[in-house]
Amino acid sequence: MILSTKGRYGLKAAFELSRNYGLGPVSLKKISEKYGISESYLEQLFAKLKKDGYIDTVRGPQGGYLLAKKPEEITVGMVLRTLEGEITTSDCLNKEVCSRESICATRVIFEKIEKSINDVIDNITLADMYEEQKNILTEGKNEQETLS
Amino acid sequence: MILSTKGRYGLKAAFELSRNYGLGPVSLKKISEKYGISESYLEQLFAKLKKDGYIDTVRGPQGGYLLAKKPEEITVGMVLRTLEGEITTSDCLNKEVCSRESICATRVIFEKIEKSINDVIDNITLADMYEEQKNILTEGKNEQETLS
DNA sequence: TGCAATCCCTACTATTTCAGTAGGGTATAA
DNA sequence: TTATACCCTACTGAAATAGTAGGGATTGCA
Repeated sequence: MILSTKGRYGLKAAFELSRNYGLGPVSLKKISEKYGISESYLEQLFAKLKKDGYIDTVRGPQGGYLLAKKPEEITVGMVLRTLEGEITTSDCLNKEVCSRESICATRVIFEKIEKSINDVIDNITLADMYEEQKNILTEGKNEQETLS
Repeated sequence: MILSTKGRYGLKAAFELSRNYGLGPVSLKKISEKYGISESYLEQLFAKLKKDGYIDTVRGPQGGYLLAKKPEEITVGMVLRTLEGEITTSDCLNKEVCSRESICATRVIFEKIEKSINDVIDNITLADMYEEQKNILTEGKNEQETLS
């Protein structure tokens, strides 16, 4: 498992906010109930996303969390990096041996893996996710559920 | 860091064996000294690779480990899966909610990430790594080191 | 024949991360 | 003024990580 619940829960929750973009704040309680995620745990994830400027908050009754940017300005990569840290495959085992990096075959592999992940997560925004979800729904005609 | 030392050390060591393919066994001691990896720890990694049929062993003096298959028949993915387990991004949070998988936007993202990683690691063999290393060496003309 | 090199196997351990829980505090709409 | 919501810090059990320790079994070679 290369992603922990931090990234998995966090992305789900961020997507939930993006689906409510422009409609006012969404409370933690709603999101945590909807997905069965611990409220307090999710709170800690949102605190990080707020610190990095991706979400804003409104306190008091009818308050909650909302995106601080447009869904098309927030990538999956931004969310995952905030919550999981930089996506890397390898620190060098040994700095001295690794000064020979130009001939390090394993390093090349690790860089390819990193690049392939980053290519995916940096090129999908929350808005893209929403579009894709709509497409899936349109195609799956006997899927009775509405966007939920 | 999406790979632990298991996969990182193990791939390095497997590559070392592939570089000695056809030249007899290589001892743990040599490999662990060369890369500064704990002998006993590496031993445990090799035990897994042996169990999965990727390497063979020769006991006694001048013994050691050697590839059980041709370098072109062992992919990076085989080695990494043996040592790290299946590369996945997400078990479903909640099986009930996840029965709605067809409209789960985050799931689509996670599948894309998984696929991009697997595309890389399943399409590079140990033989490919060796070829690539030779190319790098040929290009870097003022690189004085030999393949080491 | 014996010894040293080598792999084989199991158990133990310190540290860190994960996935939360607990329990208070502060702002604010109604 | 009160209930609703976010804010913040500290704590915790369980698991994984990255090894260490210490024997045992083979076997090539002198």
